[in-house]
Amino acid sequence: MAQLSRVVLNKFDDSNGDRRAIGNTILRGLPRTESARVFSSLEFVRLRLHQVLHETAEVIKSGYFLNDGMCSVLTVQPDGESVEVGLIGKEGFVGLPVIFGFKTSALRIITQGDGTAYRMDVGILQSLLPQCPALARQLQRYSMILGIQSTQLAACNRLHDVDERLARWLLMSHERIGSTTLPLTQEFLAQMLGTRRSTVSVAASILQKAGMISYTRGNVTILNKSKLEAAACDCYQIIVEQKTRWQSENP
Amino acid sequence: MAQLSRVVLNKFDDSNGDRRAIGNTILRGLPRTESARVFSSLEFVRLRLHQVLHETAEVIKSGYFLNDGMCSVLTVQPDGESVEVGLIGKEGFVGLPVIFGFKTSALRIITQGDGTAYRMDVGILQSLLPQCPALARQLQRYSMILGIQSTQLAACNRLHDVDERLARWLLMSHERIGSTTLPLTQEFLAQMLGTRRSTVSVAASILQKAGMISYTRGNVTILNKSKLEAAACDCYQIIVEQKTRWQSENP
DNA sequence: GCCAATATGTGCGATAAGGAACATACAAGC
DNA sequence: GCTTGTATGTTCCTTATCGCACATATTGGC
Repeated sequence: MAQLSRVVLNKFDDSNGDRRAIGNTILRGLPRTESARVFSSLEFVRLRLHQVLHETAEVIKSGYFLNDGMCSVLTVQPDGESVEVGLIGKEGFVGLPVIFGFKTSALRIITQGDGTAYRMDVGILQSLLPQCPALARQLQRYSMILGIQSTQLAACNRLHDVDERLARWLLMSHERIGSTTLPLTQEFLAQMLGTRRSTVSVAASILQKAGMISYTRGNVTILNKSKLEAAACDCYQIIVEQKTRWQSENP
Repeated sequence: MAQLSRVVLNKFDDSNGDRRAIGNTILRGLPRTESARVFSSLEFVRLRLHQVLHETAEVIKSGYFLNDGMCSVLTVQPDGESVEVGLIGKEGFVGLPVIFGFKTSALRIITQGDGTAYRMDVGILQSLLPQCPALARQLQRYSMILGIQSTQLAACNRLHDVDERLARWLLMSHERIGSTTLPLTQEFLAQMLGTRRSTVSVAASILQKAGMISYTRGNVTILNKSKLEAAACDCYQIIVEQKTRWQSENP
């Protein structure tokens, strides 16, 4: 661990004091009084596509401040069926239960595409939080924002048709990945949307024939974003607006 | 407010030191060092059926520690459609966004049946929290537990049939209300389950013909709880288990 | 080039639920 | 009693999705 810390220190405390490498919003917002202490406990890691960061009912070993790329938050049923209930990007943190003293994850957190993150050991995080009120505060606030997002997704998953939800999902994903090409199989999308693969195929065909996307083996490309936005349910816009509204409600 | 506080003081600090009147789990769990300070800022209130405690996008004026009775947490869509994403009983608190410095509620909180609660002004709550770490901690932990519950309900609302969800809903409601007779119209249940009234009617008929419940004008009575449990989806059991599991994960 | 594994397109019958309409039943007020 | 409003039961048609099957297309390894 001492070795890791030294590597990290080199990364952050280089002669230029350059911190542009840090993409995570929470880390970037830390006051100087806390940042040194926090950064020295972070480890830079690369994330691969579909890596499981936390698994349902398993003990959480590390928290992740995402730099780029994104993760999906999934509820997994006993029969293996799953539904996505949240998206975490560079504005967020993976490992929220730990902040409140819980040890296990109730949800599965899985990476979408490659990315990078700063990882922190749970023990260190817990010892750090009492000394870093700004960090604690930001993480707590993010927890609430993610909770709100999940309730909106819950309503969407209940009330809207698959093709609308698919369009919304692609847009939300695009927004965080940056790229217009997304590495996605239909089987995978079915798990996100809580539906069957064949249903995804039908929905994707609709969007494809309308010229909004193209679908090749394992890759979706967004061809016409504005048409896709028109095809998505209002939830996409609502979630975007909620995000900004809540972040502005800063005491 | 001084008047209110005095009333409350009479209620709590009577000659016997009797606190059996307090049903709320969070309040009951407070250490002596905090309880006096907290209790002097509380106001005992009676809640009526279908009272809206917090409304979507509106400023939160008061928090509520529920004593008995229960509340539903609803996501409301622009078109007025709604879905229940959480249940709050005497183990909980209404007004969680305030804990994290947010001013408005993203969700609608509505009472189910009559009940009682201890109400606290938001300004007082916010000034109290820094001085009452145990209270703050409990509220934060409850926020996470409610978030987990909402993700489970999200999955349930997506994956399971209406009659299963109706059975689950009745059981969860029964568990918190205590009574086997629940004051519910089908129109209301439709809003909870995110479906149509006629669909609720059909689902209720199924449960009725199976002898699990009886339905009269605005009142459901649970006749056979174990049969109803068999008819409900696993989510009922999962949510019950999660509740105990998470509460036991206390550092 | 060939083969196996995987991803996607498509079709079809079954079913849950939507959406609307109407009849009935009950409660409250006059 | 009557009337009005509201709650519920029920029917019928439509539609989205399920659940399954199978054909086709693409990729990677040999």
